[in-house]
Amino acid sequence: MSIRVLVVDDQAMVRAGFRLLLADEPDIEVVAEASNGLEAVAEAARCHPDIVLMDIRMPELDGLEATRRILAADPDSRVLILTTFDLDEYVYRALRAGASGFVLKDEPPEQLIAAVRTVAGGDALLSPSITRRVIQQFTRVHQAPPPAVQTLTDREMDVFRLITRGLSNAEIGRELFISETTVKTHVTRLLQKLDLRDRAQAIVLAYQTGLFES
Amino acid sequence: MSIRVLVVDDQAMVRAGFRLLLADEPDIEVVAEASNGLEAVAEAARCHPDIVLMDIRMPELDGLEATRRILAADPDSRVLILTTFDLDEYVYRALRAGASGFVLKDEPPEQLIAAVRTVAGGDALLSPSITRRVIQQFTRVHQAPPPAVQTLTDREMDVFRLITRGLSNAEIGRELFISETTVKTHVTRLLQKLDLRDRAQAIVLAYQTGLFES
DNA sequence: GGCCGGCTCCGCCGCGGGGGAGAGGAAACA
DNA sequence: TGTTTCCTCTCCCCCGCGGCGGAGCCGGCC
Repeated sequence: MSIRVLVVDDQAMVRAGFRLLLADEPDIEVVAEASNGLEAVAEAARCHPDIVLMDIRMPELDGLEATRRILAADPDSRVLILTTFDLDEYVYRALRAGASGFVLKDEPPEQLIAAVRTVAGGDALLSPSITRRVIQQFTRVHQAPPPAVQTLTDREMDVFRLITRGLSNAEIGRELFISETTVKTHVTRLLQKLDLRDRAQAIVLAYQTGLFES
Repeated sequence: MSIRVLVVDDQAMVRAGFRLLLADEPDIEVVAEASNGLEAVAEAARCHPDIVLMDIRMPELDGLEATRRILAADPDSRVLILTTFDLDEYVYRALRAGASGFVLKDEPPEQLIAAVRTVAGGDALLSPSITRRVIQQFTRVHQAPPPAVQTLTDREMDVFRLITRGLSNAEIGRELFISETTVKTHVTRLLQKLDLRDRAQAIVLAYQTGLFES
């Protein structure tokens, strides 16, 4: 069973290039092409490809919105963004749109082919230069974890977690089946342990250090 | 000028395997080995390798702490984590420690060699299966941006930004050279525009959508 | 000219949040 | 046995915060 691919790009030359590039691979088959986002959505609905190779900058409908629509109609599809530009904003929006990967067109051909197989296998993949910046972004936000957090008791951690959801003390009490005054006690103690002034700073700390994200 | 590599692993067989694997590559040279974190730090200080291939689970000092110390002493080094386990917790801690990549040992050999070259070139790289989860993590946190944010005025955005730093109204006033009552006006208006109850929820929203991160 | 939106400031009020002190019970530990 | 730690709950006080109405100023627009 070969990997069925839909190639989406507004330049016919680029589409022909991919066809040629993928033609030598016995396990990969280009089943359709599209020259803009609207065509891409229609073709995807018609032939249900395993992988969509998607450009971003296109007339009619850009690749990001097309990605959203294709995945909304068929969540099992995988979209691999393949573009010339490695702007951060594109990357983040593409990942939010549900893309499984983001590869630059100037990667060597064997990398592109490997990317198709990787994504078809259910994994994801970013170009190395993009990976670097995503990691930078990640580490800039997720700084050193505050040591004092380790001193919090289980219950204080429960309360802390709900604080970072934006809940009030009363709501936290209902959530944990304890009285509001007890919640306030836990809040007070965790604030002084972490040397924070109020719950707002606690929320900031939690997100800055990525406390409850993994 | 070849890429000078330090191989760190507590199993001699694994080190020998990497030596053998990299021996065929003319542009890569294994200049030293270490069998635990302490040795790794010492060897890195002695021979200043371009790349450190680092295992995580090791006696004496684990690979994460060793990574921190090596990079603290020599920020130009690149550390490529090479491990058998793909636990999320390891990945995040490794990236925080400053690693430039995270590759699983069961990747095909040519991928490992390519990873060394990629990292030596200044880019970063994660195994596809790990990339998939990092992206999941990323998109789970960075959801759709709230449309109502666009309706905020410049001044309200200023106040919003400082709220997400954990500042009180009085502090925001001093920061922006306006009175606290004016700050309160802006806060009230932005809360009702975003349909939020209090500043805590505003902070949560900002971080969930990555408003002030890029 | 009049109108409107944005920014600035004021007062008042009520509530929730944070600081402080205290106390009882349960479990773990010496 | 007593001690410690944690969780639970109470009461008091105060202040920061958010909701309300009101107002003046400015710049742009019709």
